[in-house]
Amino acid sequence: MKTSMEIRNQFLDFFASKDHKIVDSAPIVNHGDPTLFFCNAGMNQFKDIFLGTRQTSDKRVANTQKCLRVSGKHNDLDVVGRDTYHHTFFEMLGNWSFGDYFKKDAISWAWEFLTKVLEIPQERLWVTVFGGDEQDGVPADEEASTLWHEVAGVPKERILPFGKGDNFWEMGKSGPCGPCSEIHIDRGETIGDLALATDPKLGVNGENDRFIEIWNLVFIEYNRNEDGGLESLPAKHVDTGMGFERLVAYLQDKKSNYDTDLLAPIIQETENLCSMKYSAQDTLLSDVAFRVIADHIRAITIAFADGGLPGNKGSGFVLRRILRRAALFAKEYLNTSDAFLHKLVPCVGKIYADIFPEILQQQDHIMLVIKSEEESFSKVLENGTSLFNKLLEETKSKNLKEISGTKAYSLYETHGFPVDLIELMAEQNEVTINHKEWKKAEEKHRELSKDKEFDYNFSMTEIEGLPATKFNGYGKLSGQAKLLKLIGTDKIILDRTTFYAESGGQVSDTGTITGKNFAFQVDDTQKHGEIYVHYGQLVEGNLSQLPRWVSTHVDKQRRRKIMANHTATHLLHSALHRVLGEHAVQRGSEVSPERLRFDVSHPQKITQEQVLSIERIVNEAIAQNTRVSRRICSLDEAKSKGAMALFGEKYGEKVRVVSISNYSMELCGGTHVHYTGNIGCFKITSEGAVQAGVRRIEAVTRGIAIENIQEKNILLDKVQTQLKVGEEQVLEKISQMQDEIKELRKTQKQFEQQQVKIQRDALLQQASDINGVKFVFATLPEAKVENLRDMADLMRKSSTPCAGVISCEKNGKLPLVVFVSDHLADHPKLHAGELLKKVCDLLGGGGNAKRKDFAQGQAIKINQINEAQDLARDYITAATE
RNA sequence: GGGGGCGUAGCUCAGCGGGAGAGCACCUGCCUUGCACGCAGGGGGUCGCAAGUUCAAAUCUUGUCGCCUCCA
Repeated sequence: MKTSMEIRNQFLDFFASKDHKIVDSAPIVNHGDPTLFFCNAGMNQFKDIFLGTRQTSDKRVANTQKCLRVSGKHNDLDVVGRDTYHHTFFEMLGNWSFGDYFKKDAISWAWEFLTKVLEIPQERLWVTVFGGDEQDGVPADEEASTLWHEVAGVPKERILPFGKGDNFWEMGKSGPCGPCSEIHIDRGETIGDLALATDPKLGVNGENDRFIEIWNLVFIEYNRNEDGGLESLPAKHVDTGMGFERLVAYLQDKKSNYDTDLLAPIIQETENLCSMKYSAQDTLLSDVAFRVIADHIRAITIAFADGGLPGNKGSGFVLRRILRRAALFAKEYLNTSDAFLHKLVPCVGKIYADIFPEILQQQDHIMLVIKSEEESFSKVLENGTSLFNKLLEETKSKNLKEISGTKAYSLYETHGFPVDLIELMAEQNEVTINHKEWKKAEEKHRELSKDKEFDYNFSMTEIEGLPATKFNGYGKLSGQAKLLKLIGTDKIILDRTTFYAESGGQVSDTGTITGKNFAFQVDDTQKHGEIYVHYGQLVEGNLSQLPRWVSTHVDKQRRRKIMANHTATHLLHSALHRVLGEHAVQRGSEVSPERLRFDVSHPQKITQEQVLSIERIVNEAIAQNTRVSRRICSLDEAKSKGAMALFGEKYGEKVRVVSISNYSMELCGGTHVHYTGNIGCFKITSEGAVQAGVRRIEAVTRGIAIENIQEKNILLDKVQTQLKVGEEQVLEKISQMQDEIKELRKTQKQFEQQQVKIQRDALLQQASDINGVKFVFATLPEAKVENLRDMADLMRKSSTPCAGVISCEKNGKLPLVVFVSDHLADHPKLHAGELLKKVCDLLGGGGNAKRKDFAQGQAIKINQINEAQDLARDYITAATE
């Protein structure tokens, strides 16, 4: 039996023999593209070429592409694992022609590969072609039909026409498109519905297990205009995609993709870990769980290897959901201990050791990330369970059989408690959930969290056909350029530019573009394909009389700061490597004029000593004033010399290598200083965690670093002056003072409590007697509100029946406490709260009137204190008569 | 990008306008020789931060920072 590795190599070797360049898979996580979280098709990395915004010298290319799909026409996370062929992660084998060969070669090679190289019997294969669409005015793809028959030798009855839905490919509403031809495999009578055998035409493109599409050949020959019309493209392209998992399943004679050597080892490892057996049944829930886990662990392992991280937004959220779905299936249906998914990572790494070595290289990091995510999920479950139980109790105490859908939904929405689990637990406790309410709450949430229309205000068609912009800003900061297009008054495109467009973590340049009677303020520069778009505002100029030539002026001060920070980032990267170890690689970075930010994979907090040695190493490199050199070479050459490349980054064939003597060598397209001395000074300002296993360092350079140090010094100086001690005694002095304060507070409190006791006795002695009740009315000028309460408590517990008002003075106000002693607790008319209310009505302010024995408030009109005393006396007199 | 929730003792959390608390952990003493021992006593808090409302804010409002979570 052929291994998957052999099959993959056969594909790549075959197309290499047809003069194709074999390229690497693009990273599966799409960094910096908000519209597409993951690579979801083989053509993603070539999109710019099809759109005409990027030129390439490689006209024929082939590869295997890592893809991830969690939603879409045929993909739904919920169905993965329920059958034998849906996946989140899959590999797509593809061969491309960019304006080179077209239908004839594509068809004949596809056929040759399947029937000659892989030796698939012809009678197993069916072919589909585009049958035309009258409404659209697109003719049937007769050319393809003829070629399949004449060049490949496929019998005519095996070439089936289909409509637009199945056999016409479009990227979006407008842009390049064209008919496609698919090759389907008949896996044989034993699979699927017997009825299909009588008429295979029903099977092809029908929903069934027996006939599966394995290869889609797209012939891009039209361009769809904004108005929906089609026009023929001058350069026609071929874009093919073959689902690797399906192909392997067929060739290894497996009914299910999960039985191939791509996934079976993961299932076996899972069996070992949970001591249960996989029996390859469709509906058995434990078998579903095995498949879910095998699929999902593969997806997240590969995504994390490419720099993805679980999180609560964007692609991170999707990855988290995949991970949690696997964790939940494991928990519910398999006999697993907590946090076990991460133990499968080495198994995935081994399967892909040859083709995607980045997994094994980062195994520890990936395991750590998954493990800590598993742990936090189990916390969510624990929390959710107790909240659910509360809700259940609440429901049952009201004698209800139905849980509020709104509340159940909030359990999911606010606390992330899985929907399936809520249903399950409800069932176990013999209650139902009000689904109507749930749906309503769900709808409301969706409505509330709706995105405000994101205003791109920009259409790709506006830059279509424009030549690639030449960037000449490495050496100089201003230069001449031809003005190609002004879009509106806020976007401008030139034939060359000194403005750096945001990429590789470095922010874009700002500045001005000027010409004859023309001035444009540049606030941002972005690359679309290979075209640089300068965003900003037209300051001066006549739209009908634009200059042909303009000059670009990058904000020099700003750019110099950026350059210093970027070079410092490289030095930091290498210092981290040396101080923390080999595993400490870049997970992200941001270089702006003000500071630099650097995320690095490292499992623990970076200690202060480590921070200091990192700073020392970088500053030494700065002091050496080493030359920073850059040169262009091939990717292979750069790699062989040991240049640091980033995981999850796609590089072209020609790369730019930035090296700093023996300190650092990195692939980088950013702008750098010429000598490290230009960085001046390097200072780390903060260190913290972004995610499990990833630390974030922020640092500053040049003047800002000096200022940072100076400010700290000034602060220490001030502290010293304030404390009146030498620098080295500051800490000791502070802790000494803290002890002293603590001690003083303690004795103060003791003293106060003593005073309260003494004063109580005095007050009770002085108190007048009203109908056998000692009436106390006193102001204790030095007391705190707290002491008043203590006093009231003491009074209440004293042996003689007493009642009254005690106050003190605070900020010109009069805090009051009213008490009625415990002896009088049953007295029907004596109510502390009522008395307080009366006093406060008189003196302004307010207070609580709830308690009978104790009330607390505050009054404003201090000078009417005597009237208050009379009022209180009258109240008690009246109450005790 | 938007919605919801949570920040209180070393840890887990209760309180949700008027006395800052419980359990676990810690310290001291006693009782016992133990399997989460028991009893008594004790230490430990800027109630995330800031502003506002109020006579009075841990508690209400707003802002802010951090964490969790859902939607896109």
